[in-house]
Amino acid sequence: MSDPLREEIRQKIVNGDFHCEKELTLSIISGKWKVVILWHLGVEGPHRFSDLQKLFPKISHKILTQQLRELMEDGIVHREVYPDIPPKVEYSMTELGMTLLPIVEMMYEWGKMRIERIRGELGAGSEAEIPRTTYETACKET
Amino acid sequence: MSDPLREEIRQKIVNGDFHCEKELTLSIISGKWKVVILWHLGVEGPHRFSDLQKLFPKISHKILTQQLRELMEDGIVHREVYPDIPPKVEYSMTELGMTLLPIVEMMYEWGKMRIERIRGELGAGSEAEIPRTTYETACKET
DNA sequence: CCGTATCCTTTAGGATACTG
DNA sequence: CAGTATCCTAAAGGATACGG
Repeated sequence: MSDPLREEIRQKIVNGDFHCEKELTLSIISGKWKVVILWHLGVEGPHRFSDLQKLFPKISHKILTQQLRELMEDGIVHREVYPDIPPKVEYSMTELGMTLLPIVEMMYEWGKMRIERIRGELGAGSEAEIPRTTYETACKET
Repeated sequence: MSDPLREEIRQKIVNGDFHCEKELTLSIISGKWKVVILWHLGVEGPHRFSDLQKLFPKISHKILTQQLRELMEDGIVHREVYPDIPPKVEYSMTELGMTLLPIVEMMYEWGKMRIERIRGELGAGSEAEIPRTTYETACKET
């Protein structure tokens, strides 16, 4: 059971010596794929394990399982197993998880604004056309 | 010049193949001390290097410098050098940095709510008194 | 007082192969 | 289809010492 960061913060909380609550939030959403997983589960609804794999072609099997398990331990994501053959497992946001969604969405809005500004500066003189795609259609995370 | 994560994302942006803007935001604020630094600079105003050191007794000299430099590279923090003897350097939020503050504050509010709930559950049966302190007075980050 | 350079430790992330 | 176990790589975080 790794992820000592999350464990350290959990200890601080039970000991009552934790005063900096932002770190708790950060410890839950940091992880290379977590915010992106949360976005898909929160905005689009439940996903099967294999659906998530298709969304993130470059994530390894093990890492996806791991990030999901950590989100479950933090009470953010729910795992539902259906007694099917072949197996079917669905992941969804918990109520607590949904309370986190506004933060994820603000992060998206901020990032979008920032990228537009950066691209604006880059193309300022040359007026070079920078290929754009919309998030909704293109977000097969590289 | 380390921090390959930030570098990788910067490359994606200039190449136009970056569709998942949340990751940009995350790449800027992830770093063990960054949100906490941003909170202090944003809410309390400019701080000298040594002030920040006092706020975080457990951060090493080098790491503080490093996190500040990365925040500067991302345009979030401004560094002002005064020609004093001994040297005086002050760090403050840029305008862009201030646009990030609402996210930091939401992270704080969410973390606070979550900790209260966790503590409520812990003390539910025994009604044990868990020592509490207010953030404002106690945030000498361990 | 502030910053850099060097070296070291831990941990997050990933490739691959195997199981129900 | 979904998950575990083993092993490996890279990168973030840190201790320490030195320099302006």
